Amino acid sequence: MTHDIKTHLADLMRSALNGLAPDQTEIPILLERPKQSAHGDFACNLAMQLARILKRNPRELAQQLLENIPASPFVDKTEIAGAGFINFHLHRSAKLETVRDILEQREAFGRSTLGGKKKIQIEFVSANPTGPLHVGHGRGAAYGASLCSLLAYAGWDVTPEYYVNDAGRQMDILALSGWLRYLELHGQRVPFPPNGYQGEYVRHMATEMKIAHGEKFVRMATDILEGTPGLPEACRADDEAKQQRETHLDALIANAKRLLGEEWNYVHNHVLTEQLEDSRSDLEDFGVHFDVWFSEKSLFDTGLVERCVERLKKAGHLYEKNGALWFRSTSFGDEKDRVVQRDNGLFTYFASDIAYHLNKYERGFSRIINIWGADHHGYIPRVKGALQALGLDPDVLDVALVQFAVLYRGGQKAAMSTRSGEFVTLRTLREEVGNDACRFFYVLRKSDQHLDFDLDLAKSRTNENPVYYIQYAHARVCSVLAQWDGDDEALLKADLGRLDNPHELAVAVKLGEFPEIVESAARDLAPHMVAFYLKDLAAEFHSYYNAERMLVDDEPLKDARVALAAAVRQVIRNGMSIIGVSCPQSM
RNA sequence: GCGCCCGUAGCUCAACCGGAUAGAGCACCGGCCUUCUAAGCCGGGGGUUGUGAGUUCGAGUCUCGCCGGGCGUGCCA
Repeated sequence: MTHDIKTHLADLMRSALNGLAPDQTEIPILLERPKQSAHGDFACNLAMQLARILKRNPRELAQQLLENIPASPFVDKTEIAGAGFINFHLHRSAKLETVRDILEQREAFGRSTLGGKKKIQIEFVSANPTGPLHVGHGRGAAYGASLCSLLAYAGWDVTPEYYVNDAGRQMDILALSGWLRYLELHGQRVPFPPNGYQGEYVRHMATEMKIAHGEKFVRMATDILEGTPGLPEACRADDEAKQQRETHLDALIANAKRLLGEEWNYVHNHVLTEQLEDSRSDLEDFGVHFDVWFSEKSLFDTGLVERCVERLKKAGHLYEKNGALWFRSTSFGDEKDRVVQRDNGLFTYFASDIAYHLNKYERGFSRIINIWGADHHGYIPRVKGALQALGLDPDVLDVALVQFAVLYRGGQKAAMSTRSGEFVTLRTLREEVGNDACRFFYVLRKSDQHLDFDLDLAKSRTNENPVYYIQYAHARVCSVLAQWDGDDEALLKADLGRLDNPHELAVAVKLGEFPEIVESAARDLAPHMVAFYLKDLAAEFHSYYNAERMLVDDEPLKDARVALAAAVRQVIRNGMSIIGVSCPQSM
């Protein structure tokens, strides 16, 4: 109702416009909620927009418009204010009608058809499966998952997807690292490469491998080191030393592949599945679910990468230089051209990424959203360029960048990584502050803003914690309803006309804003707007709760107040479900 | 050097296509539990929106310069 009131008011304005402007279809009619309640429930700046076009006095135009506005049962009063705003004051019943809508529509209140059931794919997290997820991935996960619920709420058909980087050198390095630790468990000691994966989790994988496969993969340390160039002094950090370490690592991998033969694939597979399972269960526990886990390797296996490069070549967008194959991305606004196939014949990550995006387009999504770490921002022009080169519409793809999250403890930056190479894991964070606070805090900022994650605040179970503030409002309603003697039927029958104090109207108005919030949040890909809205709603309710008693002796008034409280509870639930935070009945 | 993002109260952040007197929380000060959960409420102080110009009825929001911060700038993935 209150949501439709906006279009209703727009219609009123449009008919008022009749005859005043040459081509009225060109003029958008905007209605906004004024910041100050004295300015009414909705304000329209049409007169000022018109003044610009017609070169006339805005207040005069406003006067003319005002006289043309047809009467409406929902509008109490219209007036001209400021530079030429037309302010609408709604009738009390129009505001209160929202409460009944909420109680009738329940979970569906706030849902919209904005997305038109169109297929949208949201790809997020997509961390390399080379170690546990850390707190940076956590933000992408929370943001992505909230965005998925939000867009589903706003009427899209959402497919959440995780891109698995299971091809390439980093997987070989992980397999080698796991294998070397496994060998250590069997007394075959090879100096562990400094550029291998150092984390403790690698030892765990090695132990698992030992349990599952016994001594099957054991080889002699001397054979593994054969022909390797050896390592430079540990302290040396120059380019030459770095190069030497890489060469050493590659030699170890080559030896491992040669010595293990087919069994290398088992090792490789073992570490991959173990890491993926670790991430998957971590995310599921966090309430983050993916419909599709898309393998990068499959793009090579099916030959799509090759076909993709072939297609670009035929279209004349590739050229050879220094033995490598380059994509002329500068033609599409990129800073420099990019290599798709190296001089050693291997395709770059960029090549498989083009293929991946081609595949996304071929799956028929009308919209594609990539959620990337902000450090990947320079990557956007080349991907969009490649899509254009393939004859695809680059605007189908949106890239949302997520900035880093920095943990604070006791007012100090908490160390993000330790010397052993282990970042603070998402799992550790979840265990420390709990899933609810975690999900909420991660989306409490615009995604492209740096996030200071205050661990002490997130953990505080006493006051000042916004998660509990909202959950508390919900629990209070639950408590009132538990002590009330009516049922759902009675809620719907309540005489809402009995609600007439300012607190009650303020709560009702706030409830009516929810559908608008969902729509703007969906449009801006900004779930944080929902979080802020819920804080506002909770504040409005707490204020009301302290000012008025709900379970009063006056039966009809009691029922009306309880109905209002029940509507608050419903909207809190709907909003929290978007953020992925639970709503306990009691606290 | 070049490119992208950011700069709002002591701190962390909001501000819906450019709208009216820029808002919350924390911190600080003062009140409210015999009544539905005080994890709450009410009141108070706190600002030249980094800075200088420009665009216009109107700028935290758009344009340009400067200052400060973050990230990027691989034949890595």
